[in-house]
Amino acid sequence: MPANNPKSPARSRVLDTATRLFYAEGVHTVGIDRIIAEAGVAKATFYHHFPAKDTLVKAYIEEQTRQQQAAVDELTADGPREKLLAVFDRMGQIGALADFRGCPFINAAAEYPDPAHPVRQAIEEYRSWFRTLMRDLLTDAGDADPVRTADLLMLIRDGLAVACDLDDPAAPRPVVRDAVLRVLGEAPAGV
Amino acid sequence: MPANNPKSPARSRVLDTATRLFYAEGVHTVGIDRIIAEAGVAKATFYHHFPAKDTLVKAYIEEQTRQQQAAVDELTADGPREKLLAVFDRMGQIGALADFRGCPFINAAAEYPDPAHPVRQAIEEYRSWFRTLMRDLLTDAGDADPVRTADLLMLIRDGLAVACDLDDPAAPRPVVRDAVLRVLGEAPAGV
DNA sequence: AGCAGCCTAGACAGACCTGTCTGGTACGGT
DNA sequence: ACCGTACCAGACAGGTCTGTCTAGGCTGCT
Repeated sequence: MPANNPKSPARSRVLDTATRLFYAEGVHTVGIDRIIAEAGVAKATFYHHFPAKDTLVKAYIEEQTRQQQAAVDELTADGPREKLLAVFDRMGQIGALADFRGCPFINAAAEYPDPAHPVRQAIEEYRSWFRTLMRDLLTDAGDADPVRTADLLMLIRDGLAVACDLDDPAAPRPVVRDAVLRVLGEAPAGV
Repeated sequence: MPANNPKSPARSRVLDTATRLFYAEGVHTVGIDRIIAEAGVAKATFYHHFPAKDTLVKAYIEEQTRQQQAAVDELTADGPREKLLAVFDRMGQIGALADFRGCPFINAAAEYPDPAHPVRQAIEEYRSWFRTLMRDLLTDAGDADPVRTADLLMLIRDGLAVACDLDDPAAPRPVVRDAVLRVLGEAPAGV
């Protein structure tokens, strides 16, 4: 009956290493042996904290969710409209970084076809959080149909992540800003 | 020096089976043994037509590209504007089917992080074709800035594919239709 | 001192992976 | 009749994967 302390140093090193490798190279291509080698952790220790690889993958998704939630919390903005713009602007910045490899949730979902899998459910939880965030901000901003508009912002979010990964990472930023402004009911110049 | 006839029955069976399995379950999780078993082909025959698995994966991507190009060609429309709407409407239909598993190109890219990999280049070719298709149709439709608007339609395309896979598959359809109409300069009622 | 909990190091089993190789069948052109 | 090509069946090698197991070290609490 181990306490299984989630703040254990070895566990943290494993999760940090897994987060880095899974995001950069994919889930199925990165093996346990490599993770424990780069984390400097014994195999028995790994299996003490994570009973199976899928458990670690789920923890990776949840870790990414926490990080994104923290990143949104740290954004300062003068009201819901500015907060929405700030979120998408930040996404565009991150998407243009050299080590950007797309959305970790979309990428992981591509490797887990079964929607009932725990990993997929963790991904669903992230998406649900983000969608709710959009809805709440839109409601606060006085949007006429927050549910529908949030769906539209989800489209833009996912499209932005994919485009920064697969196409020119710098191209979508201005387009996205105009699109979000327009969605918020403020027609930008031109286009 | 084999002729390597691309219309060989055995080769076709392998490619069809691979297309089905890769799309439904992912590339790395489906092994050669399973493909040749379900295709009813000997291992030597497989390696005669495809020197390595990556060759088959590339052929799978190219096959998907051909199929999508054929599907677009088969759409009848009274002009470029209607053709654009028809393309997105068709995507919404396909996305709502039970066996929809997201965009095969986005999913495959998630399993091939290296942008220089031949598979990624085949994906890039598809995206380049689709983007050019959008630009040409927009130009014909008299769009003021076809390059920029095509970027916007790419966002919607990718967002639609992801949303139909990860969220409620029926939800994005009306939103997408309104969005495309608005992008084409025709404000739909409401929203 | 003694014990529990967390840790390291690494062998090991069993499955699965890609890719090669042997051996044999069938067809089609010359 | 002969030969090249395409095909089937399946053994095999060598590697990698997940997950288990043995054996022992270190720390902190009691």
